[in-house]
Amino acid sequence: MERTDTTHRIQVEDYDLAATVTSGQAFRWRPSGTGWESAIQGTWVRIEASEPGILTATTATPQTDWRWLEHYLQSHVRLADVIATFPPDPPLLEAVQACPGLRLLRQDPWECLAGFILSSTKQIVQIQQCIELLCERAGQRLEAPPRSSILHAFPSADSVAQLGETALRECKMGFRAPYLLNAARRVADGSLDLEALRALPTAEARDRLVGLHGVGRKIADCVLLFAYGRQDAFPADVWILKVLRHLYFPKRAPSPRRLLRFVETHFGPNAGYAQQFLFHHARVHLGSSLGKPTKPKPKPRAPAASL
DNA sequence: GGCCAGGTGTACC
DNA sequence: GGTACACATGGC
Repeated sequence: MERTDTTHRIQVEDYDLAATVTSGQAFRWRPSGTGWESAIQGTWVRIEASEPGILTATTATPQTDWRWLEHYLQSHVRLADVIATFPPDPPLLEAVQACPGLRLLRQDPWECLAGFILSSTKQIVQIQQCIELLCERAGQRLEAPPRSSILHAFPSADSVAQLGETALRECKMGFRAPYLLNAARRVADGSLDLEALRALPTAEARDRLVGLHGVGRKIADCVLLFAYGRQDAFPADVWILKVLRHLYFPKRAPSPRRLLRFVETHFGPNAGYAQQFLFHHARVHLGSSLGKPTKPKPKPRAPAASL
């Protein structure tokens, strides 16, 4: 007979839960006492690094099988094996040493895709706010402790599609609202089968994702890495490009295209993990010393031809 | 108030 | 292959 329980202990090695859930790969983790809470596949969960080598998870409803959570956390991954595949270069090793236990999660593809569609030119806090509004509006109410800050599941593509553009704009999505709506419709009507992408080679899966309006290389790579576990995918945003230039090409400024080519050959089969270390290290430890990410500045517009 | 934010689409050259 | 700009919204 299966045992049911609302708490579960997961043995881990080199797992920094706080760094992992705040590293910009997932948007629905909130501090909860000395731990973190979120909703994963329609289940409210709270996790705490209760003692060394143990993550203790709590749910509001009894579970017989906790594999869904272990899969999400990727708690079985031996980080040392991943790091062993990295090239022996000083900047990367420094980032690795600065963020011990930083992990990649394995998220639901739809939630991940939707989240990153909303991420473009938004700060992480604003992405979080926008997603919470969407969840409150269209996500199913969860069974959760009363004062929990996560009370709704992430809405299905169907639910988002039924919401319509006006309601999505009310969730402060701005110009991203039609992008998300279109993606939701494509997933809901089956013309984009997110499950089928699992079987495709990375490049082909990427092409399918980029076929969506509002999804370019960067967002597609986020979904490939954070939801499909394609660890060779390397999401290259303005920060990472800045970091790469700073660390690897201080004397010249290769174009983003050339930098991507460098990434493909340099970092190896777990380039995505390397990206996560470089990104998190730069964001948390280097901060402003790196300067703002360089972005072409729009020229001042010509004054309107009128008095 | 102006600038900027884990980008992308479109219009140009 | 490259560059420039618009696209909403909120925080500083």
